[in-house]
Amino acid sequence: MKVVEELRYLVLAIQREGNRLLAAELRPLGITPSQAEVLRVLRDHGPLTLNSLGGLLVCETGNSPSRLVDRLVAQGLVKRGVDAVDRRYLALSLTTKGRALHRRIVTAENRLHRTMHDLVAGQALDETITTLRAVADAFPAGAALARRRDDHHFAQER
Amino acid sequence: MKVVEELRYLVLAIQREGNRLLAAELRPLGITPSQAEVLRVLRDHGPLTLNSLGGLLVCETGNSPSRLVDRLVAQGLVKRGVDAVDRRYLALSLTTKGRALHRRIVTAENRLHRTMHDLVAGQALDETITTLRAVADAFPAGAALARRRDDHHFAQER
DNA sequence: CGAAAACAGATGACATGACATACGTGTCGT
DNA sequence: ACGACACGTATGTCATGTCATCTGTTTTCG
Repeated sequence: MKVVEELRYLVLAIQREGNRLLAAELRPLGITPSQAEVLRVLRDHGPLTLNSLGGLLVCETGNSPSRLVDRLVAQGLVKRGVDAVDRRYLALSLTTKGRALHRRIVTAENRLHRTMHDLVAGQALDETITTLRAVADAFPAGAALARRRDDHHFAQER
Repeated sequence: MKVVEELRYLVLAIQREGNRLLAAELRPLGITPSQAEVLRVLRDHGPLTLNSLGGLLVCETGNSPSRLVDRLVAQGLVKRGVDAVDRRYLALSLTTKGRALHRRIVTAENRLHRTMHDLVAGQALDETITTLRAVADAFPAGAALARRRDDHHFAQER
């Protein structure tokens, strides 16, 4: 098997299983991993339009995450305002309930991160990150990640 | 950002974008990346039951890939036979049309692999693979990959 | 001004994935 | 033999993801 092909399948396998683990952690909170990412981004990056939210999400690369946001609004976790000046733009922000849930999300994610930490113990983690960054940075989703990495609020976060 | 958290998002971003690229390569062939994986596995591992097919797939970890196979049968790419002895078991295999399409799939995947190869040029690829294997091997989907890696037919493949 | 173009968001359609449950078939214990 | 159980597969449901297309709003420009 060619090396890059194994890389492709390894990434697929890890993403799939990681998502399953995270989904299990988040299930008691009533949200999915994608929804958790939206709450994360909205908390860290103030009010956002739908497009700029999409530009900061790793999930949902292509389109505007209309329906993803729909469910969060339906659950009362996100407030969907309309820009007064230009009515095309939304102003998305967390509700009080959304901010409260965010704290529980961080706890759930930390449990996953501890598991991952154990699995990569003793591995060349820095080299791995560097390699994956080189690949990811070539794509929009990787650029979204880079934006979040560089951002003041995000860097501040523990 | 914690290192394992960045690892998680990098894996997500690369999986997402890689899948989009592969989907674009496969679109002219009328199949999806998941369907291509089924054809791959069926070609390399003779006739399979639905369960053992599922055990070799990295996509579709949880359940039996009934519906995934359904569409391939509907397209005339896969033959769904029933075991004569125990009628619970399926005997899934490629049709002639399926084998012909497989060759075009390999070509399409190779285009993606060349792109990936360029992106990881100069990176510590071996260490990256080792790290990711350590993570993947802890899960069923990673075990599926290990099974395919060890398998005679798969190892034979160029 | 007023029509065309540009832009943000919403929606329709399709294929996954994941979980739970239902169905059909074979096996086992008594 | 036959009823309970186990097992393989199929199906219902929900939430993504992706692409294409539609709608409403604002800007641009003749």
